Amino acid sequence: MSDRVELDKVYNPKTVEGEICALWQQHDAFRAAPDERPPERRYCIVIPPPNVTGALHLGHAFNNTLQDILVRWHRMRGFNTLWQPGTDHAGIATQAVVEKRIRETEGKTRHQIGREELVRRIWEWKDQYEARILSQLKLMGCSCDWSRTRFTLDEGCSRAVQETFFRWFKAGLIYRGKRLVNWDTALQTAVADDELYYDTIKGHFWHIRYPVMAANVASPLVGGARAAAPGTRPDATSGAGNAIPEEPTHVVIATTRPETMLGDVAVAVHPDPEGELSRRASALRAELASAASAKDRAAIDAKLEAIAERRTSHLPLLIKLRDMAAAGRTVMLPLVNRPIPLILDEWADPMLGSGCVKITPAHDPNDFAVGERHKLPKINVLAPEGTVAPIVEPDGTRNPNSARYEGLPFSTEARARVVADIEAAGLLEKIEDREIEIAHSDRSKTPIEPYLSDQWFVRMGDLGRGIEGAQRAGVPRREVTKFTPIFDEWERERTKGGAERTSGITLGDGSNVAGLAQAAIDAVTSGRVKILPERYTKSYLDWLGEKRDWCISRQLWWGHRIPVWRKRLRISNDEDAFEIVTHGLDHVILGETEGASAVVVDCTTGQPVDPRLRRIADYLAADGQRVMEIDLGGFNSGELRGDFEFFVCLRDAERGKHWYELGFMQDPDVLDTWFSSQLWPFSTLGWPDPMDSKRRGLDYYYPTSALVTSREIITLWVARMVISGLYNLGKEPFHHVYIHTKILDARGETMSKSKGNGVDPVDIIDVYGADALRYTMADMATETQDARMPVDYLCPHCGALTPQTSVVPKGKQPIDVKKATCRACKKPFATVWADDALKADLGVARDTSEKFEIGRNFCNKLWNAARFALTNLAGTPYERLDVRSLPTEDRWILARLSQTIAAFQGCLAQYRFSAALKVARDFFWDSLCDWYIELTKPRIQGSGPVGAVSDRDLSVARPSRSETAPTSGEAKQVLAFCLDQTLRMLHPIMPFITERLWRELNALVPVRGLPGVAQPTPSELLITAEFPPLEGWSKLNDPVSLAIFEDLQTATRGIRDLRSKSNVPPRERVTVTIKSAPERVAALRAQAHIVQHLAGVGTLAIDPAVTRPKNAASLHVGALHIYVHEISDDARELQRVRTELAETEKQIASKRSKLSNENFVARADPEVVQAERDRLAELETRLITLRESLAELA
RNA sequence: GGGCGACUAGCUCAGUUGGUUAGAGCGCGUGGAUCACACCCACGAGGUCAUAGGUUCGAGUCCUAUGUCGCCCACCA
Repeated sequence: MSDRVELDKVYNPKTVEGEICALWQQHDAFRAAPDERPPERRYCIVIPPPNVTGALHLGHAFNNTLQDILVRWHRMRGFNTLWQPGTDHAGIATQAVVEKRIRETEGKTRHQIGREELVRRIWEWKDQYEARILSQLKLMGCSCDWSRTRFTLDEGCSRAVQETFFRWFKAGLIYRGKRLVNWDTALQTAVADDELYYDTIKGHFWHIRYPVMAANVASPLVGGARAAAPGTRPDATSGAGNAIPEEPTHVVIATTRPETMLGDVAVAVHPDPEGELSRRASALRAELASAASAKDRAAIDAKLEAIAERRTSHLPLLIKLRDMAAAGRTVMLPLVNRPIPLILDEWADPMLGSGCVKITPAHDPNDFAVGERHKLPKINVLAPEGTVAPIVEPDGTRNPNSARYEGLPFSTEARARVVADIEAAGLLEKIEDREIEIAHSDRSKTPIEPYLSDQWFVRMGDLGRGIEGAQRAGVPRREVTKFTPIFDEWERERTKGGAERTSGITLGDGSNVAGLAQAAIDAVTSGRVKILPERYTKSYLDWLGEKRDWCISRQLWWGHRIPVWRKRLRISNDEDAFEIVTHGLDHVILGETEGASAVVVDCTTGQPVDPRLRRIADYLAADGQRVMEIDLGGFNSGELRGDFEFFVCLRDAERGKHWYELGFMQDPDVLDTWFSSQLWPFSTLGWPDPMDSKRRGLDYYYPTSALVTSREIITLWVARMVISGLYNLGKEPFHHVYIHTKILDARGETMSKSKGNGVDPVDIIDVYGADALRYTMADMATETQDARMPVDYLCPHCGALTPQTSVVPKGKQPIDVKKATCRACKKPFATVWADDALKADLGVARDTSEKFEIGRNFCNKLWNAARFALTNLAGTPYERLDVRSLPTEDRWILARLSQTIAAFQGCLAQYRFSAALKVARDFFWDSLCDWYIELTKPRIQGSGPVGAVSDRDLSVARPSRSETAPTSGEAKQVLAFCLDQTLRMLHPIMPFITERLWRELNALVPVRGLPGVAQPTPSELLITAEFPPLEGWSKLNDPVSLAIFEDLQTATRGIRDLRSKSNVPPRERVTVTIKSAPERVAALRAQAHIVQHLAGVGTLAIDPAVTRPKNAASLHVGALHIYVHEISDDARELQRVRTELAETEKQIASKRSKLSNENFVARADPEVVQAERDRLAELETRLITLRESLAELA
């Protein structure tokens, strides 16, 4: 490297960033490998893997800047530091993006393209965007160990997924169940909840009469347990003896979706309507008593009145119906003529509608739950294409009456015909108008239908307790029953009785816990995982507390295929058929690994058969190969017959082909994206492969140190990582979860690509530089406040800015803005979201924001301060110096430095990035540049101490050289040290510029430090240099110098203020007299040359007792009274003094009254009281001076 | 419907157990081409801390209510 200092006048990030990037690469500076450092000296962060859906925006830039700050900081502090990078395959989102593109460009659906081809295309997309994302991260300076880059769908992650699925399957934590999915009838696919939007449309509430059947007619639909689920038994005493109305001929139900009645299987009534009303009333009265606002009271009163009204209008009938339901009575479902039972269930709300509710398990999540509780069949009436399906009654026969509806579009024509037929039958009681929120598919813009389908679930609740467990945890029934497992019966069998009984699950460390959710709850409540800011623990715990089972199957093609193979087999009394089953399976060769687990389901009941059948044995055959068979236990063909479905889960999906040969088909679905993301903290470290784990240091880096993410995925991702980490490895995956704020656009909306308000960080880097980007990001990282980021388009034609808000329309539905018009030159331009053709045609406007000027300006300031230092630091000596005898300004800046570093690290340790940055900025810009460098320029630039050459007219004697001897060498040594430490401190935030300047500093002043006080070890690269230590610099702390310097600053500012107000030309020297408290006079006099130099003072007198000079401008700041001679006139001053006198008297009065308040003196902290007294004394001194001035002037 | 957060200078935001005269950056005003930096320097003006009550010797800070905005979760026969 050259030893001459050649730095541009303005910092140019473009040249520096590329050069520094190459340098880090060349030194392999981001590489992490296990070594002998103990656990407390290791630091690991796994990146929240960005979706390969598209390029990164500023939200990602924010998230990753914060991580890199932590990573670089710890690396410099001597931690063995790993930042693990990678990307996420983001199942639904990515497939949707690619599908959409194919639809737009080729007009084809995925079904036309085919599974294999679609997946191939998505891999292409992934390759393209993964490359883009990684390059964006690198341009930002993220110091990830790129050699470890992973992808959630790569081979290692797939192994981790299979292993986890297998373990959970084997432990009974994964089951198959029915669930209502959001069905997009246009695209014929299930869509996720977050792909829905709601539209309010005008609809109707149809009240329909279902005829009551005679008492001797039973419904064929009634299942085993007539009397319903626990807790819903009718209260025998309630309502008895009341005047009961005559038995009704009809039950009235109300619905917004009359076409679903084709699938009704029951009508529910509350098991204790009177009790329920009473309970609600007393709850309301309690609320009323516990003091609410007038508005609330009115609302509660209204509710109470409604209940009272309901008691007379509906209650008698509901009680009657309750009794009829208890007696097993039946109603006739019109149109299809299906006798359906009246049942008792708390889902029926006596306050709503008629108080009775129709139950359609196949078309409503709540009804589904009711159906589960009462063992009702589910009659599907919806065909995948959105028409009425052929209706099959539970006994397997086609319903003869439904033919006239079959094939009709479900919610339009079928509805119309149902309503017309009901009306024709005279069963339509009334129609009400009603506004209804209807879910629409974001992708096809058509209304979605709930559609019953088979799904895989992970059991989150306490094992063997299921729904009841959740209820005991305080969650109301109607909130937890959405995903009722169909295997519940089997589960109860399995956990019933004696030695077979299992309780809870076993985690990776061998400990036992009630269930998966409970394990994750314990990790946080015990403090092993800390969520910061702490308030987010609430949403984490609340969500886990519900212990809702996790639906993990997705009807997609892009993702991890579910590692389950299935086959339907019929077993009859025929010995041969039975033999086929055993034979086929007996001869499956599994190879060396043990690794299959199976569930066998009885197709008629939908329930798994006796757990004995589930046992699988494998043994070594004579030829040494491992062979597996299903142990048929004590069964014989007489016991086992009918249709059965075998589900075999394989640990190693490669083995699937053996099962395929036996006619087993792999489940077509893929796993929820979060199933692979949840394994990220250890799958990236090599789990479950032992060799890979060793190579990547699983034992060394796991558990990781911190997770940095934003709040919307606390439940989806964070909680599940804790669960799988604990289950698979027995340790929580991280110690800290830092939840940062969000970057919003100028309107306060979340940035997202789909909204069109996202900003590519590379655009910002192009214009302002990566360090400027990072600086601004860190500056915005406050604890609670989401930060607004006004974004402008930079016109490619004229360079003017057009605010994004003027272009991107506000609305619920996302709109991609691909082109816009420049405000200034009126020419159109393309945005980053435009396609290539449009971009080429119109020119692309970059996104920018003036916010980043803050960062750019800081970079430039740092660059120039360093440039000044470097041009003057050649030949800086490295000699022993005694800090205590350095000039005040040197002692002051060193004290400030040590203060700053401690505060900076204190803030970072608490993830207070913005606060840390402010501390560093204030030190560098205010203390170091504006004061220290300005002050020491004469010393540094070789003209000797202040006052030695140029200040011929100073009347104050310079301090004696024996005391301070402010030599040039000392100043240079101090400046070199401060610059060195500042660069180290700022490096985590702005790595490129600091690394570049560090190289210059190294070349010019290879040895820096304060011998005997602070001696940093030399390093070629700043990225691996030692961070300024927290401890060991106590010698630099110097409260006395800090206090003296503060006085000097106050005096300097005061004089500048007075000069400015009186329009004194900058170069003109003024004569100043300062009155100060006697005990401070000596110290001030000794440093008077500083004030003289910085405030342009010729003669400076400092005295405890001075009289007001003629025509002086005066100012009282703190305990100082400053007079600048001959720059004002006495008349003007008189006016000013009078004003100030009045103000001072007011303040004194206020202080006196406070101090004469006995309560204050007695109760406030003594220090606070003393501070008030000091302040009063100061004011009183000021008052005396002011009065003297007044006397002199008057 | 439940939960969480925000409301402080024209704008974007700090303000850590309640305690001097509430801060910063940008913007604004005045002055400055001085040999590190005009992406700069010096100085200044700007605030009834959303509103109303309360607790306290003392409230931007704690409590209650109201309003506005945002986020998360649930739900709407």
